[in-house]
Amino acid sequence: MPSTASARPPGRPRAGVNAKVFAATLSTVHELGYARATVERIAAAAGVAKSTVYRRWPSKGALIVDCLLDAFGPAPLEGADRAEIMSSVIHWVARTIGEPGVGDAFAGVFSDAVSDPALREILSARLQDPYRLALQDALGEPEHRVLFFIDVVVGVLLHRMGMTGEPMVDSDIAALVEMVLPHFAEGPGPT
Amino acid sequence: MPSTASARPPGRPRAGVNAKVFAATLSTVHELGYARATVERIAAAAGVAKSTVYRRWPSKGALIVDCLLDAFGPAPLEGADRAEIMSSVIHWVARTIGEPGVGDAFAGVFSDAVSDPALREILSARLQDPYRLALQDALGEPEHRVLFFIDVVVGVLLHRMGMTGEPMVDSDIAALVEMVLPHFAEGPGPT
DNA sequence: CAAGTATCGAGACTCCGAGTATCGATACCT
DNA sequence: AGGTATCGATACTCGGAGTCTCGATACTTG
Repeated sequence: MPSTASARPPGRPRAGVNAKVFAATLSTVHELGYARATVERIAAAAGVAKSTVYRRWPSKGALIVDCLLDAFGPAPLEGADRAEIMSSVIHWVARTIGEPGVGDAFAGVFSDAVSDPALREILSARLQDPYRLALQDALGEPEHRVLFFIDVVVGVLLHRMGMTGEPMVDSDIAALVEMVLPHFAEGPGPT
Repeated sequence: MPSTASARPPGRPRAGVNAKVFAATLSTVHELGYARATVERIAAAAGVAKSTVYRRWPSKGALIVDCLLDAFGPAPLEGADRAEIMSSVIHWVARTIGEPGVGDAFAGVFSDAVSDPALREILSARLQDPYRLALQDALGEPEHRVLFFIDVVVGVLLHRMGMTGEPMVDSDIAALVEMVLPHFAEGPGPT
């Protein structure tokens, strides 16, 4: 088994349920949209019972967040300079959001978080904070600048996805890079 | 409760229902959040019956869109040059989204639209298109560039609102203006 | 003033999804 | 083989979106 099996209590172990549920979540969201992707349908697509899903995640939102975390994986932070890092991060986020189901799931859970403080906390702590901290370290930028960077990149991509139902095209992603990089260039930038 | 019989427009039984419902929508969303702001609660806050709301708007999403349209009003497009127009538009959107209830309502209906093509059509046609056309005319930019501008401005502001629950602070709005304006400056810009 | 009419208010109703609870079945570890 | 925790199935509560009916009301017109 390639995964690190830490302390495993006796009893029936967890078969590869999480991976199956993640895949089923994305495909169901992709086929039916976020609202019609009910937990019951996701569970059925994964071949597990709804109660199994709720045993592993406290809410639909938490499931989606973990699913997104799995879909994004580690951020690509290896670059020659800050511009290269930022560019590769933007392309990575755009590419991942463009994968089937990811954009819908992201926009959906993001909207749910608007009126659900508990979900907002999950979203912020489990999804945004790890990438934010890694970016602060890689770019040497203060927290508020990195938060602004994330607002710009993710906000633009999600708005396009939400308004049109389609991921952003390459030419607009290029425009996004060309707009963002000068603003974050080193030197006499704004505080 | 006292039946406040104030100004009555001509026609059959038409009271100033729309305005009362719009105000009740924003205050209810502001107090309870988007998800808890049910149509029943909004109607109660407006002093009307739920059936009255559904007689005037086909869905909760359509009500929110009309409410946002009322909250934003006409775009401020009178400026000396393109930079001034874009700057005033950005500040106007930021200021309006920062008004109580508007940001929550916007982010909420936006998220609903992700998985509801009919609502997405309403949102795009009734809210985005009029402003987009006015901006194309005022800025002399092609459609895809104005759509990108809207994606940037609205996407960033909504992402901040959704992630933090608070509107964007003035210093970050200033940073947004400083990032966007050079990209749309006239001259040897990208196609 | 009276009649006509369209909207309003109240509330019951259906539909559906989130999340909970129960219990027998099962698959893994020791 | 046996112990044990998870799994599957299923029934359940709760709440909101949207529909429908009907009596009440308020406005317009003769």
